[in-house]
Amino acid sequence: MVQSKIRNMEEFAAVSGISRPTVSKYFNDPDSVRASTREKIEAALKKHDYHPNVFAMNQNRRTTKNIGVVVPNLADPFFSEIGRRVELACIDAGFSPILLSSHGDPELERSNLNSLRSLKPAGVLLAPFGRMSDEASVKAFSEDIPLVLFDANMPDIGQAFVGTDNFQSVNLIVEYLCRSGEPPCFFEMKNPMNPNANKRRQAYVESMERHGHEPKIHQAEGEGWNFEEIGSTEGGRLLSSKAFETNTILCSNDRLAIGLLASAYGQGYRVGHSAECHLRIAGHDDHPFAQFTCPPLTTIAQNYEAIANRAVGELFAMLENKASATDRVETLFEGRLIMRGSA
Amino acid sequence: MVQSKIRNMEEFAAVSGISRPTVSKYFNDPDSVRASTREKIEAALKKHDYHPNVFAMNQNRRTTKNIGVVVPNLADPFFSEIGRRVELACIDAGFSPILLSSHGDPELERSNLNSLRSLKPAGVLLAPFGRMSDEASVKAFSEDIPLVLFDANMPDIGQAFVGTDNFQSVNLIVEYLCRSGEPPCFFEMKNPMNPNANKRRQAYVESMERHGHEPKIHQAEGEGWNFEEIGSTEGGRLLSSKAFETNTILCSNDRLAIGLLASAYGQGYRVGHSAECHLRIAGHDDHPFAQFTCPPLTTIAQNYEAIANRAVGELFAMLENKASATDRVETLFEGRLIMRGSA
DNA sequence: TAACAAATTTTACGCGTGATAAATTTTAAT
DNA sequence: ATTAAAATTTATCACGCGTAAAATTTGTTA
Repeated sequence: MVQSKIRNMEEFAAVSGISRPTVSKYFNDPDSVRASTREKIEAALKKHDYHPNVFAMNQNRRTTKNIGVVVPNLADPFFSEIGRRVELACIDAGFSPILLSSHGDPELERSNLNSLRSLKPAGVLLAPFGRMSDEASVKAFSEDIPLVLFDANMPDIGQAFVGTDNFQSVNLIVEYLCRSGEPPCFFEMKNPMNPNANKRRQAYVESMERHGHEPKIHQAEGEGWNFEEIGSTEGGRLLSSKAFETNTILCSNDRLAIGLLASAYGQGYRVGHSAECHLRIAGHDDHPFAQFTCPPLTTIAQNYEAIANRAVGELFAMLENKASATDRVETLFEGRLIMRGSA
Repeated sequence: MVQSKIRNMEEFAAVSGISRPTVSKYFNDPDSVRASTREKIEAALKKHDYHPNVFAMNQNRRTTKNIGVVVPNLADPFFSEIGRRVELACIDAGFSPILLSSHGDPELERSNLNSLRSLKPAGVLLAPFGRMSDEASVKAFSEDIPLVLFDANMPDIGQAFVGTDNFQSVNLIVEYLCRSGEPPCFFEMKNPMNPNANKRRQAYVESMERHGHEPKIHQAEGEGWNFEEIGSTEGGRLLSSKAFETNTILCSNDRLAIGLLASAYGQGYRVGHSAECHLRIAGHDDHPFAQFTCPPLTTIAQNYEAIANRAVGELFAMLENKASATDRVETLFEGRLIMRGSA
């Protein structure tokens, strides 16, 4: 590394012995220049430590190498985990991911999309709030910028959706629970923020009926993102009042289940699938902490890796053949049953 | 909102009846123009939906309104929580936070700092890996850009540090444990990635000696960020081999404690502070899930809010009087003892 | 009302890169 | 060696805004 300060692309082009427009082409896409040219440039790069000015670069580009990634709440380990995988996949593809969290606030989601607009992203991956999202603004956004939804679907919005097949996954765990003991009651929030919750309830009802059992749904009051708290207080109330019709409870998601488990423990219930236990509790999502609950939580594992990769893949496919405004694609991955101690 | 498309500041200046340089000044700092002028501009803004081009704006500014926020691992709820608070504090102050996670990889930390460099941030808030960080590159960075460290300190690097007083907090919980039962053993990672871990060990030793007990330290093998996993497997091994000298275990952090709790549960230990329990387990950090473990985890709460606000405050103070290159300030907040069921 | 300082406008230029067309060189194939 | 295709060079403009200096207006004070 030489001390000579390279101030701009002009000077860098000079020391590398290549014309500026060609150097510009190189930074836009290294494969678009002849191999011998590429080598000269890269040799010069090693000697001189030059980075193109990001702002000048993007000023005249109609689209940048930025990819926006918006999730509803990074404090939820599900989203931080899937966000991480999406970020890495973007970097691998030579793009610059910009990860934004809406911190549980739909208003911030709109604000995040607005911020992204001015960054001229090549595309955006959005895990929307769902019914809480500002549908109009998301739709308007998707008309200007390639948009792939993941985790939560919004009908007809975005050019693709990638998520988990809740009907398959819920049916899978309902079937397991029915085979291995009493049929499950269903525990969920009364006003879920996420459309998946509605699908899961519906899937539970259908699956129970298919197995010849009557669905038993219990809904917790409470707003916001403190799912564990709600699961603990509301679920605890239901437990102590003996409201659950069977000894088996399927929770709409793992965070509710974690709260419910804590409350069951506090009330002296023995949770598990062995003979001497009073209660079985199962969840959905394979939350990173699900394997460290007491007992470890039986749940459905969403295929994080596949969802993240496919979402990124769909977006990049769209970026390449922009011409083909093909139909909107919905990809659903299957959930896997993770049998642990709790059910 | 009128349909007329405003393409640039020139056109916007025209419709607002103000000259472009003044409009430019307004966007740089609304308070730098006359009140009557400000009103005209804001009236035009409501009618015409114009946003200055971010890239053109920042190209010729020596420093932007961007604030970089770098944390070692967003998948750790501690960092996602503190990251969230820092982000919001920046937004409130009229800056644009850019939150970057190093995903547990010190190499990515360096790369993140490099990315930030080209965004000409007004300042950066960094929670470094500590001894795993590339000290030279962080130091070099801090010479070019105002830098405040939080959570983990690096001696003489950055213009300020904000964190928790581990000596106070560990002494607090050791004292509580000694008063309320057998003195604690200490459980930690053998090769901690974080300098706080070393401080906590040292604090444990000093505190035990001060209370007239012999320190008993047990270290878990294992690398990486799967603290729960390590706590569970390594801690479980220690449990089953009866390696702990007393019935009380203080873990270096909550994530280890969560893993240890899970393992203790699996081995049939009754954890808690009441008479019929076999084992007491305590942690440190008040991890968001600590209140939902079984039993709920007794721990030390770090003052997230205060740390985040002070870190942001230190940075902004530095930005205003750039002249005063005052001495490096280290601010330590006290931890609070959170007494729950586990100890 | 005159004088004056502060705020604003005008004017003019620069920033570092993208993009394009025409001219030239290099490469690969015949 | 010839030739067409591909890559590069040269030259020039555009982008949208920051910024500085000079000229002008505005509001305030004596």
